[in-house]
Amino acid sequence: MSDAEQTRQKILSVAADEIHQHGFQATSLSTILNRCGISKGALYYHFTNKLELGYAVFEENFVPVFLNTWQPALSQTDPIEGLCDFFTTMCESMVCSEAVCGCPLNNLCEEMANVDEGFRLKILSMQEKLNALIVESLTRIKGELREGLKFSQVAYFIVATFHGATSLSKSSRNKELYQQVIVELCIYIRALKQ
Amino acid sequence: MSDAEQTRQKILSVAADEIHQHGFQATSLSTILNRCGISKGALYYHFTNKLELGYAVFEENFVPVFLNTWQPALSQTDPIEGLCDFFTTMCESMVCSEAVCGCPLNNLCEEMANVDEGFRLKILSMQEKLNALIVESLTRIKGELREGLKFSQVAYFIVATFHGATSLSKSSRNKELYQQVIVELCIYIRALKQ
DNA sequence: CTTGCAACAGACCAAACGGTTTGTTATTAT
DNA sequence: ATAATAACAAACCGTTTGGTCTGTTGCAAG
Repeated sequence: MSDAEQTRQKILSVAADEIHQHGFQATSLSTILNRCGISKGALYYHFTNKLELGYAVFEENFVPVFLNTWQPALSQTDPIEGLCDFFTTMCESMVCSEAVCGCPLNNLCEEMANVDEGFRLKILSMQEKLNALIVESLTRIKGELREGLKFSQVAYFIVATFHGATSLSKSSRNKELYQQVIVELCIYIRALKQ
Repeated sequence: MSDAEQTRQKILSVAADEIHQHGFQATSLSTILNRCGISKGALYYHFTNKLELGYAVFEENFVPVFLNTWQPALSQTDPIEGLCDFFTTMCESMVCSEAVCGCPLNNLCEEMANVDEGFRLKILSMQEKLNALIVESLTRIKGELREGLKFSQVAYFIVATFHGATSLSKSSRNKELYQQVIVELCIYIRALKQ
């Protein structure tokens, strides 16, 4: 990897962390520069402005991480148990500082969907992609599931609940409420069967 | 109501709207002043600083509105149907611009819980109060409900899902996804019975 | 040896921010 | 009538923001 590309990746990674922790608008370019140990000239060589940097972080960091996080769970032979394991494991492995920061995608959705159309469309696209993944995995085992289920509706329900769960840990500053919601969510998901 | 109190209420109401629409940090005092048609001196006569204004908006606007919104639904003879009606009615009566702004409490939770401890505690207190209300109403009809239910867990699950539902309408800019999640949530809530 | 460009460094800028201070008017109590 | 104070208006301050601009370094080609 060239020096330039290395600098670019460093910026992206630090910016991703700052945006995850403090949101996009509250993220200061100066902070990014300080943490990277570079100058403002370097940043503006690689990105035209703050917004484009934000888009790049979304596309090149958040999206791949997001997919790599959900994909394996949904690819299991039994996606129902895959999802439950996924939620539970995530809850257990999560340290408190991570829990408090929430999901990067949901954070951006809350903050930027009403502020910038570009962000909104990227977020929506990602949410629809996730929904499609869940629908696909449910369809794959539809023989084992209850009849009359609307898969897309169920998928959005699961995602919405997961989102709400992460939000609860922000105000309580621990994983307890998050875990409770997840336990209840797993009960709901497992009840989709037969 | 005295002139001063009128001014104070006007500030609170406009600030509440601005915070609801753009979040606390992105809310500019100048915008509030312009919309109120007053000067910065007037604002600083009534509130010591921006943060205290934010707290006042929370305590004197968001909390009462929040309680007045949820309370009636939970006080119904049948809180299960009360909740379902509440969610459905809210969805139907909501115009798109409101849907896109989300719930003021949840918005503040997402934005400020990690930023200011004062906000965090107020938000947490409100969430716990809502949870207690739901638990209370469920306990009231526990004879009609399934056995083995953990009421607090169920309550947090409901609130979390509701929150996630509102978030979905932010990225999609319509009520469709919100409505889907609500429909599924009502199915879940009604399944708590017998 | 030098020309040229990529890859930065860092000074600088206008605007907006939250906040303070000072000055003015309206109301009320004495 | 006078004094006091509530209720504002508006100028002002220091800081921070995203963003620009000019300058400098290192390397690679000719």
